[in-house]
Amino acid sequence: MRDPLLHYPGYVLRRASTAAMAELATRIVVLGLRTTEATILQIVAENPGISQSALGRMLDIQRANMTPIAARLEARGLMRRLPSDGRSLGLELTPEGQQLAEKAQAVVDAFETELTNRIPPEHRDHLMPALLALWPSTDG
Amino acid sequence: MRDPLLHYPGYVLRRASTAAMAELATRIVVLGLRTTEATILQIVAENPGISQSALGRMLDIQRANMTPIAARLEARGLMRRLPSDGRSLGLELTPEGQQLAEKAQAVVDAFETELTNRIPPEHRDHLMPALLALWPSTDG
DNA sequence: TATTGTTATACTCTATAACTATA
DNA sequence: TATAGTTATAGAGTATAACAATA
Repeated sequence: MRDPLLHYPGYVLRRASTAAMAELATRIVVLGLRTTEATILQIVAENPGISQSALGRMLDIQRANMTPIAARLEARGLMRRLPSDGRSLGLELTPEGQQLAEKAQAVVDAFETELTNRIPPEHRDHLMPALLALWPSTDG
Repeated sequence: MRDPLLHYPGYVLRRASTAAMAELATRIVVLGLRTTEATILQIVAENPGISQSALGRMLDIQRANMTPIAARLEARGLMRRLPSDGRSLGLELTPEGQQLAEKAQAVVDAFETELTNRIPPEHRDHLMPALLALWPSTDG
């Protein structure tokens, strides 16, 4: 059975990404969160007051798709959406959101450390700069 | 605006993967193909007679989701599904499928070369082994 | 005029269960 | 018993268009 795609970096990139995300998802779902939600909690924790659209821009999630996600986190009592600008909503975590964000942070940290350790030492430090070169939107 | 995720290899892996796949998709759609379809054409070209489920196993696509994809390629006259085993369907490309597979191959080759060239030379050769270490299903 | 948030909608991808027929 | 293919279905994720309110 020949796999002609095994030598394509783009293909292997996708497979590695899918596998990693699936694994993280199973670890984060025990906290009642999806990976995207965990990501949002982390970013809002670090950037209290950030607007929904600014958050969406960071994560490449469009305004229209951001709305139900943010509304769900608010409905669960994890996040508040406070009118800041008149048209903008500033996001901040509730105490419960802060607590959950910290738990998610611990899970993600552990996972990322494991991921890194799976890479043979001689290649380890090269992964991040290589990936960043393939991710165009790293101007911010 | 602080992005606390920028130092997570898993996160950057996902962003790089998404960006690369989106770019490839725009190049391959002009052939009337999705990336997965192009992938299938390439694999069937290299492995004529491969069964639907074996193909699905290679690509991590479940049997149930493989059915409509293969049926669509057959309906477009790109692929044939021949009963081989009694319960299995052996896949092979039609001449038109072969032709399109070659065009797709050229697009993918060019894209993958460009991808590789975007990586700074000192990191370039490390990407593939690092990614393979993160992709568990590389036993075949 | 441009931006923010919202609603509605559609399409893709993925996951599961249940069924048949074959090995 | 296990495998191959199918059907139906549901859940995510993503994309676009249109609208009201505000800058």
